Amino acid sequence: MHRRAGGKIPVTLKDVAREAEVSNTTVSRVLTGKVSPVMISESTRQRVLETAARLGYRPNLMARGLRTQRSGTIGVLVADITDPFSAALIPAIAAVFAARGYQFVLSHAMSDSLSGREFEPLLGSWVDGVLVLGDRVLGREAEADLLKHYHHVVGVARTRDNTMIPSVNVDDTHGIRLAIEHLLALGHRQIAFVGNRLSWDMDRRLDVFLSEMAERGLSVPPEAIALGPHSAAGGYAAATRLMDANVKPTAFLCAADLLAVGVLCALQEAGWRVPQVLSVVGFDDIPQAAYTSPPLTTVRQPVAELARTAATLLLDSIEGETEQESSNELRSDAAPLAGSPQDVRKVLLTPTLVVRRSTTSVHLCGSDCDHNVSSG
Amino acid sequence: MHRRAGGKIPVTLKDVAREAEVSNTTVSRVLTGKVSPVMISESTRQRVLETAARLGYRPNLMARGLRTQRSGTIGVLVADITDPFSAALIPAIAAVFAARGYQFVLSHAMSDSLSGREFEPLLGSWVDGVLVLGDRVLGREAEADLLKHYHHVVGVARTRDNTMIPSVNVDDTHGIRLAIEHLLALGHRQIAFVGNRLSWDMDRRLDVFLSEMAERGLSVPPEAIALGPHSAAGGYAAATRLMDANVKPTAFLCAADLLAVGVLCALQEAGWRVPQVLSVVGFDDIPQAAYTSPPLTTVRQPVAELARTAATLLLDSIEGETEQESSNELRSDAAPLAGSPQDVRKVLLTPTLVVRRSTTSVHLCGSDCDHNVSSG
DNA sequence: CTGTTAGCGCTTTCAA
DNA sequence: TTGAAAGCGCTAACAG
Repeated sequence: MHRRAGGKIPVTLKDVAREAEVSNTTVSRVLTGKVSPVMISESTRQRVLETAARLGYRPNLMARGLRTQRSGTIGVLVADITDPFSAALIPAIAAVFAARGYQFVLSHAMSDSLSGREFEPLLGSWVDGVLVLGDRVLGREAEADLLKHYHHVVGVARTRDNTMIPSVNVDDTHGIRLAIEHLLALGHRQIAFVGNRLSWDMDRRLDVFLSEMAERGLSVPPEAIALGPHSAAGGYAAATRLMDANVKPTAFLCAADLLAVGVLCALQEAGWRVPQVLSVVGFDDIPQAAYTSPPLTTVRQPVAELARTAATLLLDSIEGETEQESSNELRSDAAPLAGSPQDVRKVLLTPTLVVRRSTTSVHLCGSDCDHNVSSG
Repeated sequence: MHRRAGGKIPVTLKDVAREAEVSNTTVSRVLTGKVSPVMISESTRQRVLETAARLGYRPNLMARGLRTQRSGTIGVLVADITDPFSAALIPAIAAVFAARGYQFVLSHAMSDSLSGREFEPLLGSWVDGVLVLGDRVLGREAEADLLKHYHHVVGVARTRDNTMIPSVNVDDTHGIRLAIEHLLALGHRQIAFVGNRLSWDMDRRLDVFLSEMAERGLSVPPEAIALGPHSAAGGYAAATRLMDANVKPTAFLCAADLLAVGVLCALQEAGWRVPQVLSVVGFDDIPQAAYTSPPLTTVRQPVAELARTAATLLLDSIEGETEQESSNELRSDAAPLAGSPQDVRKVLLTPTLVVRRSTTSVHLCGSDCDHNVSSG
């Protein structure tokens, strides 16, 4: 008698069949619920169901997968689960997957310099599709590599626009615009930018910021821009640099809340009070953003909707293939991999501005406004 | 010709065999690297290896798993990946798993009221073992249920001492003691406690706090204790209650950094400056703890070591079974499931105190110390 | 409506 | 040192 590695007594489909006095086929048919072509008498159906439950039968997913050529498992690629925004996407994604009978395996990598190879072990040939979370994962070549292996790949929070992966994102342009207009309405004109330094790509939000500012006739000197790694430490360092620089912004616009957390910390340590001396705006609206000191005004990404949309897109794509052998639902062109980035399907969701306490009117800043005296 | 659900052209072992002009058996033997019983000529070995590489062969894990009765996959149960402390464990866990050739599937559940059933879909009969992260997951019955299905289960950050699951934890008693002694050394005598309200269990750290305080002859009135859900919001609410209460603590001890984040926010909104008016100590040392305003003094859990130890324990347990059919390495008694909680193996790691800016000597607090005038 | 049969891709006795 | 063959547990033609 066999003993499964991780379990105890394995009850197989055959056991159920014997006990219920029907064939394996019947049991299989009842349990998979595929009654389309053939019908099953209500009596046997009940008997099978009852027996399976009584025996505590759990289908062996590996056997099923081997047979059906699908695992019911999705690979989720994430650069760093420790990033609150990435983490925030998981529950909603998991919910969609669970509702549709899928599981997921999480492929995690701490390094920012990911070659596709680093994901190999996880993508060991048996996931039905891949969901890629965030920008800081998969460079161009790695991306191409991934697409070579898997038909069904969808990205979320994947801002880069030269990606070949169909993806669902927040509308960065609109988000940055919301932030800028909020600041402008409060009288701010000198706005500094704290952004992410990505490995393969510039920070898209920075581009948007620059062009939106230019469009409004506001110039942004290079010294008013500080880039750093995506972390509170990165934000802290960037803010420190900005405070030392020869610019006197009245507001900081951060490309991510995580950066803003570091910025806030650096500012308060230096004695620059927020928002009295300086206004700070974030981007993402991670859970902690509501509990910084002061609570952060930020551009909210519709996290749950983002996650749901992406997961649904991916699953639809996977299941679509079943019906018509090899549809290319996610690509507008027929030839696989032949399209240029513009041909790749993109979904854009709309962000909103949530105003908390880290921003205020620039006029509130009185005579003690020339805070550069207090800076080193 | 078959077309895999998620992939493109599947290269099978048979393909490699044909191409290399050897039998499947040989290919399998070379690739699995099990050369113990039989030797393989260096020439064929090289040929096989080369062909496999050239063809881009990737073993089908489902087929292999079906045959070997092990999936090489671990189930990781987590109450809420959104919790920074839980998230912080993942990378180290993932590293150990990857290094030993395992993957993991993450089972996520948002609800605090978890029956074991909620994990069923994930644990669909094929994981080699289960790693349980945190306290807020799996009640007693669910735990028993899990142990009924899996031999190999290990918990991390699972403080409850009535658990039947072998687990590796930080030494809470020592941690709380560190915090108390730090506060005491700074002259604090009135210490309030902000804790987690768990579903199945009291907050163990509260118990420790109470007994440690009593041991030092310090009484803690019930009004100086506030419990809430494990979130910044929970901490915020708890602090608000504490500020309104008829007690005048000079320090808050928080059972978790996440709570402390909310506490800090509530305090600063109410104008109670930290640490001038009130000192605050956290527990966990989540990444953000270094970037709160002010940076948080906290009890650091050795996250990486915790994760590594637990993952290693689990994997050793799984692989131990292979050698001697059914060892009960993790239990001190022979009869499966028969032991009482005391029999279950527990590993305790030592926490350290990291002093940042949220605590200060109580004597620094001058005449404006009677902050209760400013409280509603 | 139900059963028989074949086989997914791999590992593993057993025999050569 | 290598190969032939059986079979893990399940599903999907194809018969009946």
